Amino acid sequence: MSTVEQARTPAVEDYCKAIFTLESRTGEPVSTNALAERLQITPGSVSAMLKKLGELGLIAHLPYRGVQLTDDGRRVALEVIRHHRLLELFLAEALEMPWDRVHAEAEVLEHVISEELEQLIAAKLGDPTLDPHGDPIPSAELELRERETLPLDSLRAGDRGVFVRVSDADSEMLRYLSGRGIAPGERFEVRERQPFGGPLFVLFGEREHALGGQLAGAMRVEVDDRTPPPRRRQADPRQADPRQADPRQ
Amino acid sequence: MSTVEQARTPAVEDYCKAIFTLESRTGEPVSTNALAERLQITPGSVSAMLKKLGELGLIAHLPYRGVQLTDDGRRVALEVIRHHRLLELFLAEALEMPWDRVHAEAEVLEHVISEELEQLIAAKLGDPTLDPHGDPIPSAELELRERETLPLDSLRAGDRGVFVRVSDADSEMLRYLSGRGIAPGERFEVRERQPFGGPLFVLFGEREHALGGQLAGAMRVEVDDRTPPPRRRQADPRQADPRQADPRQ
DNA sequence: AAAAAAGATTTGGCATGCCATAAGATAAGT
DNA sequence: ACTTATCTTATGGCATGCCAAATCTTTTTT
Repeated sequence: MSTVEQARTPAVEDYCKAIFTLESRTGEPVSTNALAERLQITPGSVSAMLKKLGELGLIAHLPYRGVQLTDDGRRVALEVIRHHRLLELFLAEALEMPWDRVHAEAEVLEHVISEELEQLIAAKLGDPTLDPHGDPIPSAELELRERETLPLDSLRAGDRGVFVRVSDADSEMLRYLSGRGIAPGERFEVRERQPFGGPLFVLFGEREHALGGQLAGAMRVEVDDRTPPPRRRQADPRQADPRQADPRQ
Repeated sequence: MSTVEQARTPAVEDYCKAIFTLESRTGEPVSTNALAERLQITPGSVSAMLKKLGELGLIAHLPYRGVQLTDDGRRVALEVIRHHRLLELFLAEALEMPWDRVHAEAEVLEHVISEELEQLIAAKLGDPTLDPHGDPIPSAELELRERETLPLDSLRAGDRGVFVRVSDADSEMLRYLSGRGIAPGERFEVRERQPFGGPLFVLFGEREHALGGQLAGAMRVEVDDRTPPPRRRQADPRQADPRQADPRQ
């Protein structure tokens, strides 16, 4: 509804997507600076663009206070995210494009594929619900199944899963993690856990990392089904922390 | 070579492609107006753009006399055409997108796929040489093998041959043809030809079709050697219309 | 708490790409 | 030469970005 359809430029879609992501990370309105940082453009440019998005009815903007998506804006974001994740999966599955490159390609394609192509891809893949990084794909009706994530430091030796995100958008941590080749979307296995709040030794790919302190608390992970592993062990009691998951692009 | 790489915007690519097509239709330099007509923009805008393309070294422009592609310009055109035709084939084969819609989708995608994706698609398809409309796909080294084709409406009763391709730009025609099961690559025989520019009656497989008007002009065919057919009959005098085949995007 | 400093945000001026329209320039045919 | 068709130039608009200056908000200092 509304007259938003005509102004769906790639830039507009990128803003909506970025706002959606940042918003659902914190639950708070998104600041101009945070957006600028994420989109890698200057705050001044963001400010100008926000004014336009406001006029288009995609966001509610309280000057100096941050922005929130309207329903229309959220719809735009989810459509683009659906495109993105379907494309990632398609490129990986149908064309065997290496994992680490599907993102960049999808980043461009997401803005230009037609509705029809989206549907053909979804059908080809059997209406999948997860992209190759394990992120959920919004349904055709734009419903997004949130993932239940746990802090890494709540796990124990033997647990496996997917590293989903770092909870508070702490760019220090993100830099630190990516500096050692750990990125959201990657699978891991907890090898060992030191007692008394010590670090966990976690296997990511080939390498084992010692992760502890705030870092291990901030890293959100999705754990594989806690069915008793081969070497028999107690089924775990129900886990706490039903906090919101954060969907990523 | 040269510093053209950075300015490869979609518009620039579209101009090169259009100039290439028009140039190889006539062999003559391409006029501003012809370009404007084809690209559906005003001559004034074309004129401005040509100046820029000239500065980029993609065309040689004699004001008031038309433009011709440089080697660099031709390379740009062929790369885009390769993208376009690979995409058309891929969409049709891998995703079963209907014939008449692959063109519009490829028209956008051709400008944004990476070199890597191009290669993956080509590999997936087994380095094909023809797109679903029967148009030749430039090789990775950008060599384009032209076929000598004639418009269907230049034939006469008794002629046989292969329906090679039809312009992919007119989805009306494509829908019509695929609706009656006529596709590039199929053999045919002209049964009868009505005088005064009337339709031709052409046998495709079991069925005879009446084809005339613009349709018969847009359908390009490769005619069997004009040796006297089995039931003896005069060998035909040399055919007129040595017109160039027209490669389209 | 008032003042000052620091940080975040917005504004204004400017650039680029690409298109449009309108007006002037050129070429070609008679 | 005069008309017509074609082409170019001039100017303007929209989208999107940049930078620098102005302004608002928050934090720190006194």
